[in-house]
Amino acid sequence: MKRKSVTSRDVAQLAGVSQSAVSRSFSPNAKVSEKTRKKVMDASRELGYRPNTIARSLITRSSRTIAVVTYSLENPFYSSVLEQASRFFQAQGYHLLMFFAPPGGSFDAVLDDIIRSQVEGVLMLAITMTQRQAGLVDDFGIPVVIINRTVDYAGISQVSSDNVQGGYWAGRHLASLGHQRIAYLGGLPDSSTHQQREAGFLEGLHSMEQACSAIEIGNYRYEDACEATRRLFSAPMPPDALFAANDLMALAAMEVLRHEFNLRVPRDVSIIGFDDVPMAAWPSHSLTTVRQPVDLMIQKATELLMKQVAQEETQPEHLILPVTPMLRKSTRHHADHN
Amino acid sequence: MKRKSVTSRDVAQLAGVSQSAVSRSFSPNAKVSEKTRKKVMDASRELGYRPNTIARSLITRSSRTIAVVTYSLENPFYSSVLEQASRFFQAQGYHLLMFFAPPGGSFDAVLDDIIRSQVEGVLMLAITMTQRQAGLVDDFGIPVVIINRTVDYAGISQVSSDNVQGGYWAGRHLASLGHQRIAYLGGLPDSSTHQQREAGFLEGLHSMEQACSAIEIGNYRYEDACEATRRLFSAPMPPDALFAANDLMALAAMEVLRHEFNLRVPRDVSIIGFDDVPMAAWPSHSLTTVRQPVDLMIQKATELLMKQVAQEETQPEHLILPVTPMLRKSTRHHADHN
DNA sequence: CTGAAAGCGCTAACAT
DNA sequence: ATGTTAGCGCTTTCAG
Repeated sequence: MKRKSVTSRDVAQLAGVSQSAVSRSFSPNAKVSEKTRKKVMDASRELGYRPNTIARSLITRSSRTIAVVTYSLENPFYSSVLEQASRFFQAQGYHLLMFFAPPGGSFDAVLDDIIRSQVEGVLMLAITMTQRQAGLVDDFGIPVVIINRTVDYAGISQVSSDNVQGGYWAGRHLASLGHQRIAYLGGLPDSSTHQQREAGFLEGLHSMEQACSAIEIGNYRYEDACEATRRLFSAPMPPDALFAANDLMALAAMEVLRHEFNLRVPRDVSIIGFDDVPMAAWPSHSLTTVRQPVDLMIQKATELLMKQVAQEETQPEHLILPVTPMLRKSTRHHADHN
Repeated sequence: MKRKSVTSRDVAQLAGVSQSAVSRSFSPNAKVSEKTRKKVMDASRELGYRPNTIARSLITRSSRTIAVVTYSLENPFYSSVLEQASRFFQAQGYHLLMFFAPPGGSFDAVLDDIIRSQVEGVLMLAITMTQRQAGLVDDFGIPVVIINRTVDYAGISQVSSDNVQGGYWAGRHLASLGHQRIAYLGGLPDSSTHQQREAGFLEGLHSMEQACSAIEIGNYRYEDACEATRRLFSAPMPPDALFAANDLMALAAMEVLRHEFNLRVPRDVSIIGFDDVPMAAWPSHSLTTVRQPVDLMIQKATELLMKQVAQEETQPEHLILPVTPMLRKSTRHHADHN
C-alpha cells in the first residue's frame, strides 16, 4: 500500500549503468545502444519503474499539459469539445487539466490558478472575458484559444461560428413565413454569442420590415428558458414565432408550449434554435436550427493551440466559421402561410 | 510573447530577503513576520511572480492532481460527475487531469500514462476493468475509486447503485402491468451495470412467472439503440414492453416506436429506462425510469477518494446506493390492463 | 524569525 | 555511446 518510489537511480544500479543511461533509454530520440537499453528496460520492469513526469517537466520546462476552462458542461456541445480536444492532445502526449469557473464568476482567481499550474496552453470554452482579463493571460505569454466566444482583444486566438449570420437567417426566415409577432429567447446577456445572434436576428427582421415583438432571457439553461417562455406566452398578445439562442432553450420552449399552453408547433408557433445538438434531430423535436460546425470548430481550435504551443512565434487568429440552416419541422412550411 | 520566468530568487533579490523567505511567504502555515511577507508580496506583484507548482510538487511529492478516466462523455451522467467532482476537488486545491480510454480499448497504455503522471488518485467513470488491471493500479499504491461499475476485486473502492434491485423492479412492474412479451434492450455487454440490470430484470420477471421475450444490445448509445429497437420490433411477434439499460436508449426506442413503427407509448408498448437523466422528465418523453442517486454517488466517490488521498491507511469501500423507481407516463397505468 | 545549504528526480551539456 | 556534472525552482532541515 505504500507509495512506490523507484527512481532512475535505482534502475541504474540494478542494470549496472549510469543514471543518465536510464534517462536516455526512456527518451525516444536518444543515442543509446540496444544492449544498454535492453538492460535498462529489464531492470525497469523488475522494479516497476516509471519515469517521473514532474521531474521531467521541471527541467524541460514543459508540462505537456493544457488547461481547459469552462463554466459548465450542461450543454453537450462543451462535453463534446472536451472529449474531442482531449483525445487530440492525448495523441500528442499532452493532457487536459480541468478548471471550472465559479458560477458567480470571480474568474480572476481561476486565472491565477491556471498560471501557477504551468500549463502550456489554455482552451477556453464559452468563457466571457473582459479585455483586461484577456490581456492578463496574454501578458503571461501563454497561448490561449477561446472557443465559441469572442472578445475585443487581438492578442488571443478565437474560434467561433458566424452568429450574426445565423441570427440574420433566423430573423429573415421567420418573417418570410408570414409570422407577425416574432420573439427572441436570449442566452447569457453578457455573452458575445447572445449579443451577436440577437444583433443578426434583429437585422434580419429589419430587412423584412419587421421588428422583434418581445425579448426574454433564458441564460442558455433549460429551466430558465421554461420560465422565460411562460412569461412570453402569458402576455396579452403572445408571439407566433420564436428564435432561441440555443437548442436547449428552443427545446425547453417547445416543451412548455406543447404541454403547458396546448399550442401546436409549428401550426401555432414556429421555433428556431441554434447549435444543432444531436437531440434536435430526434423526430419528436425535429427542431429547425442553425448548425454550428462543431467538429470543425474543435479541430481548428485544437490545431491552432497546438501550433502556438509548439512554435514560439505564431500569430493569434480570429476564425469565424460558417453556419448552416437546418430546416426541420418546428417551423411552418412556406406553403402554410396565408 | 516570451515566456516569463520569474523565480523566487528574482523576488528575493528585489525584496532584499533570502529565497527561502519568499518560499515561506507563499506557504499558508509558515512562520514569517508580517514585515517580510509584505516585502515579498510587493516584490512578487511587481514582477508578476507565481510559485511554480511543478517544482513544488517535485519536492513535496504531491501533485495535487487527480486523474479522471472515462470512455466517453456522451452520456450526460458522466459530464455531470466530471463537473461536480472537479468543483469539489478544486475547492481543496486539487485539479483533474483527463484521460480518455481509446474506443477499442487498450486500456493498459492509459494506465501506464496515469502512473507516470504522478496523480494522487484516480477516478474511474464507468470503466470496465479486469481483475488484473485493478490489481495493477492497486499495486502502485495509488487510491482508486470506480464509479458506476463494479469489479470483482476488493482492493479498490467502488461506488455504484443497486442495479440488480432496479432491474428487478422494472421486471416485476412490467409483468404486473399485464404485459406478455417483455424485452430487454441491453447496454455494453461487458459492463457490470448491464449484467446486473439484466440479472435483476430476469429475476423480477421470473418472480412473476414470466420470461424475457427478446434481448438486443444497444451499447448504451443512441444510434445503436435505434437499430436494436428496429430489430426487436420487426420480429413476427414484437414486444409489448421494453426495459432499456439506460435512459438514452429508452428514449431512442421511444423515438423509433412512435415515429417509425407508429406505435403509441404506453398504449401499445410500455418503456422503462435507467438513470433518470433530466431529459427523462421532459413532458414529451415522460419516461418511467429507475433513478440513480447521481449526486449522492458523486459525493460519496469524491469524499472516499479524498479521504484515501489524504490519509495513508484507509480501507477501500464498496458502496451500493439505493435506486428509486420514477413512475411516469411511458408505462401503462395498472387500471389500463385488461 | 531568517538565511544557508541540501536535495526532490530528472535532462542536458560536457567530457571521455 | 556512455558517464560525470550541473542544475530546473522549489521546500525543508539546520544553524544562527
